[in-house]
Amino acid sequence: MLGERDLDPDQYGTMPMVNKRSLAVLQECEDCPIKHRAVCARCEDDELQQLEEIKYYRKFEAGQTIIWSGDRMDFVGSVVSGIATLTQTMEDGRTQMVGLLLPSDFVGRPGRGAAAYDVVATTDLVMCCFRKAPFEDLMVKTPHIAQRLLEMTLDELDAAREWMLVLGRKTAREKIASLLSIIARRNATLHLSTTDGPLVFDLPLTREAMADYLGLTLETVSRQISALKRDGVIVLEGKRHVTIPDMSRLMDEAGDDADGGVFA
Amino acid sequence: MLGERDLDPDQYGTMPMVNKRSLAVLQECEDCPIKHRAVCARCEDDELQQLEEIKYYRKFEAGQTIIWSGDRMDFVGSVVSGIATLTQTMEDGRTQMVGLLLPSDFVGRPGRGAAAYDVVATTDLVMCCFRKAPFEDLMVKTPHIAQRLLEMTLDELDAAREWMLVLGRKTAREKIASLLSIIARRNATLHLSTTDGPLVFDLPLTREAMADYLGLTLETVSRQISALKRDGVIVLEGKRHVTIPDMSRLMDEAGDDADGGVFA
DNA sequence: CGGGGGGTTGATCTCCTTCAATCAACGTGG
DNA sequence: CCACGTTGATTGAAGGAGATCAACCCCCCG
Repeated sequence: MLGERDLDPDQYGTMPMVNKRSLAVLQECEDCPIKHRAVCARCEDDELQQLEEIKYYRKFEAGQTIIWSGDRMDFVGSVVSGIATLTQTMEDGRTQMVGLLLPSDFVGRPGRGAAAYDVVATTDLVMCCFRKAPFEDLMVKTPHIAQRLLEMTLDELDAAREWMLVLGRKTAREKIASLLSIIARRNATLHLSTTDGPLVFDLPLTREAMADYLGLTLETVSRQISALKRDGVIVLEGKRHVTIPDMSRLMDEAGDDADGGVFA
Repeated sequence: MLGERDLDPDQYGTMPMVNKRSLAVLQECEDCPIKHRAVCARCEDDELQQLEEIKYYRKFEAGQTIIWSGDRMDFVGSVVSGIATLTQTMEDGRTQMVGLLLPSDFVGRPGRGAAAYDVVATTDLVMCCFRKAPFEDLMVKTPHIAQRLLEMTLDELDAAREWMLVLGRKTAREKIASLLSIIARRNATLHLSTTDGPLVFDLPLTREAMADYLGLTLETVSRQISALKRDGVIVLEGKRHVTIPDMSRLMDEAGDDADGGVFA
């Protein structure tokens, strides 16, 4: 699937401080790398303790499907490290990505029995899962969880609407530039770096996944990436390693205001 | 703007039981036509009373902009009757609709100071507004409000993601069919009718608004509507009055499973 | 009567898709 | 160790769906 050797293994989320064999060490919420951003971010110590009781970790390998659309879901959870995609597929095989799940993002919908989308790990991934029924109970009793989840859902809704503009109105070149700038910015926040020097990152998606995200074909994605490279908007080393010499230039190409956030 | 005489005035939401001059009569939550679906749907009597204290009604005329993107928002609220659109605009004027607000839908985002989108009334519209600061206070104290808002936001997120598939992967004909089937279904639920007889409704949007929703030009919208009419998928009387003789046929054209909901 | 908003239809153009060949990197089994 | 298949990616040529530009219609209204 995803050639790991191309990628910085710790680029997309602080790596759990354990090797692959000792998930057990990950049991303590205190040490959790996403504790300040996940659903549990607002919880008090006693609330965290209740969560600890219904939680467990699961690992997935790059390429593995975490959930199939239509499956019964008996858990919800947070991405701890790694990246996953949310996709919808039509009967004839056309697919559209509808979400990109990064560390701290929430998976599953309380109150719904079956999954509405396919969830696929695009890198090796660790999830912190909560059994669904007890989690729902806890949500009623613990406003902090529901509050945080509301906040996160509103953010996702904004992201989805932003994406609707990309899908509906932008050209192929603008779409690619938009995707690159989103990934670049998210990566910058994740690593607490500034956005005015040159940004460097590895693409977490194949050309095909990018196409599914952008409503394009993979050929068009490839062509537009080549074009942006030719025009010096991006620098490519290999297929995945990207340098953005001038972020505001990229934002220009994306058709966004170059002054930073769209929801400024 | 919207020629009112073309439209059944009570089609999009139970009309408040008052004429245009006596909004005052709308003061009681008990009589509210959307009380079972709006943010306040879960509230107990005493909670409703607290809401009553910070609420007020506002009327907007067809075509009027309710909120400009970027404006400070000092209220949130629910659409009581009428229809509004949520749109995003790029610097060069390209616009994309990102939401269609029907009666009981929520407007505004608690926790955010400025509006992220333009909100425009496409028909005459009544909103039940809450002053933002007190509403946010109430949300913390009253889990019932936050719970309901979470539920509604999750639904909107699903709708947005469904729309991403439409925008990213469907053909113009499928897009039109998708829009028609959504409007038809929402109308059916609103009027508690069944979905197996022929469905009849008036389009609440101009061709241009439909184009903005679907990521098309208005010419393409017009052509595809003509095509669906020619092919007998829909029957048109005038420009706005639509009859769907066979809903499953329309669903077929939309590329959706004809067995009803996508999130079945 | 003229004018404007909403809508339809036609002709042309273009951006993206489709189909296809090719390549590089990698893994595998003989 | 090399031939082979596979996967991800690039590039080219041809075609088509939808955009663009433009003319025109209908209806209402001042």
